[in-house]
Amino acid sequence: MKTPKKERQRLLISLLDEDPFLTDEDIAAHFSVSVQTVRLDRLECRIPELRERLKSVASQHMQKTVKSLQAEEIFGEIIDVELDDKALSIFDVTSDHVFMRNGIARGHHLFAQANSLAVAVLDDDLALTVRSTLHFAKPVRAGDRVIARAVVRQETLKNKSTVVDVISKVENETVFSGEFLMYRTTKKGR
Amino acid sequence: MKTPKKERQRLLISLLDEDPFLTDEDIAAHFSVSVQTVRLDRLECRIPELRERLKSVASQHMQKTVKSLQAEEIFGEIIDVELDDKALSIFDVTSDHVFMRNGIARGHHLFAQANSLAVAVLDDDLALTVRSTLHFAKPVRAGDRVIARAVVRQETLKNKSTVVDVISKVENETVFSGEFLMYRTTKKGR
DNA sequence: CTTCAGATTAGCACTTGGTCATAACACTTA
DNA sequence: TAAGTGTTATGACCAAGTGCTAATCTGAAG
Repeated sequence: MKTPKKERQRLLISLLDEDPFLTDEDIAAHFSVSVQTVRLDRLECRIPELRERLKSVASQHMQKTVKSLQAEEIFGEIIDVELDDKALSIFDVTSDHVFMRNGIARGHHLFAQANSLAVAVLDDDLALTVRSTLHFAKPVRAGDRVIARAVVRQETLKNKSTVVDVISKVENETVFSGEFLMYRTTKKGR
Repeated sequence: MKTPKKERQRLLISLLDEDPFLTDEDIAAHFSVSVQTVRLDRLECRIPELRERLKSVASQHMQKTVKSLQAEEIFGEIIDVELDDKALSIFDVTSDHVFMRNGIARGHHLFAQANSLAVAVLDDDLALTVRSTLHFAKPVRAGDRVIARAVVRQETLKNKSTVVDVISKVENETVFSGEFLMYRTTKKGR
């Protein structure tokens, strides 16, 4: 008896966690026990067979793929746009967006929300950020809902540039503001 | 004959793309043909059987999971840091980072790389971006390797602020530059 | 109309990676 | 010695296939 049963089952769990692709035969070889023993172990630990394991891993993947296509978690969800005038977006901060050490949201998420919004409000084939100035006024934390408002400055500039001002608030308190100088190809038409 | 063979095979591909969990029997029912016909179609289109499909979906998932844990694709990889002095990071731009419409990288990725680097070079328990000014000098495209250099300005400021300058280049040409005013709690020691 | 090719369907043996039940050991412990 | 736990073996069966051969259907061309 190499490893006692209890220990072996503990190892079994972490083994399959790392590599769910192993057949019972593989596992049996790994622990130098019979295939039947592995089956019994799986039964006790309620670990499903190879195919079922792969099924669940695959379905997780499917769910994740759909989620990342929406990409809301990165940019914030744009909820209202009046082209060349103003726009609004919501971004829910989760633990994925914050520094572990202090629980404060990483700046680039706020920037991403604001910048995406500035691009969206212009809706040009080629709207690019040329220059911008940012103020991170107040730390944002997981659980906060950040509402960003973009306003297009109506002054006409030489060359093809436009300025978009974005202000982001949490519970009506400004946490971030930015001025985005955007380059565009098309004149503002409508 | 409901749908001609060619058409059916086209549909088969997109059907399994949406839902790889269908057995031949399911598919046969969906197209009202025999199971054998489905097998022949799969053979011609080189579509593997259910179990193999799930295997590959699952392994994709595994790869993605590992990848996202590294998170290099978001921040760029920090390759050299001299604390409170300077730091360097590399960020490989892929098709995931660009606008579909024009193939140009979204600004917030460049910002994220620079901002993360500015935080890393200070390595403070609480280093936060307070203010920053950015210049997007030249569009960046998929395939470009962006190298960002952060330099800490050695002037001492009142209160606990420090300025970090970041310049990002692609093939030795500046594509982005930013000035980051960072707030910190600890004095620069050493 | 016949004939012929391509598409479809069917049947059977075999494969993988299992489940389930049942039985036979081995080893310790009361 | 008997009981109990852990391990191994055996055989029947299942799902979802592959591979191969053979039969049938169908539409168009000669």
